[in-house]
Amino acid sequence: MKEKSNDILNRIAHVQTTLQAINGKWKLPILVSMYAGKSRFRDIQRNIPQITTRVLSKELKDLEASKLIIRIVTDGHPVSVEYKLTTYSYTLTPVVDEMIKWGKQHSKGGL
Amino acid sequence: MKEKSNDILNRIAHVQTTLQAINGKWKLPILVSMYAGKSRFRDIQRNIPQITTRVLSKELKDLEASKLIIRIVTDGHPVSVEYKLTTYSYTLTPVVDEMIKWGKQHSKGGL
DNA sequence: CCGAATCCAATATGATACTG
DNA sequence: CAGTATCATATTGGATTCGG
Repeated sequence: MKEKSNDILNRIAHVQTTLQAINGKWKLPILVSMYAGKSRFRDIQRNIPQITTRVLSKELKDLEASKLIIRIVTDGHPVSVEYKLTTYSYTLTPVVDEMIKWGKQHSKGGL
Repeated sequence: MKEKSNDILNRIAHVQTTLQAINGKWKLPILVSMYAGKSRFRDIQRNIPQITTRVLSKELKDLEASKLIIRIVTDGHPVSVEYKLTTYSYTLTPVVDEMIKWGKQHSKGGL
């Protein structure tokens, strides 16, 4: 019946909402790095060596704009910058966990 | 300890594996449409009006290459083409379901 | 160390038209 | 209906350099 068809459209709209929040190749890897406690620019880059400073910089700004992280600057001599996860960002962990699980089972090595 | 650090790197690698399989804005919406039984080119396009034929065509080829769908041509007068989900594609449903759930809760309307 | 700035290449996406 | 062809734009990625 008609409900069915609307259901499909809603489900599609919902994935698209999620996709917009985590779009691109880097946001989730960055979040995973941060979930694990690594929240300095340099730390993240060490965890994701393929990313360049230019892209990392941009992605961090995007994540800040999406309210998923907050940028905290602490004055001092080399001026320390730290990125903190928001509570909002933790609502994504079920999604991220499922993706890690899937990736683990379907990478070349299996598990 | 050292295990911790390796754990992070593994988790990052696993999300990246998953991201590669579903990269772009369209693969998941297409799969969602197909999970619901809509498997003709035209049906998918009706469910996702924003996608153009050019992009849909390319994405379907990608999905075929990733073994997530199969293209089936049945001869006849207007020659019917149908895309079928592979059993492999169903391993993604936990990921997709979490994404639908998240999108539902965080779209403008809430739920 | 933490980025910003610049320049340029590669991909992704989009609009439109057209064919078997 | 199921695409392909062409062209244009947008987004992303990479390399390198520079400054606080």
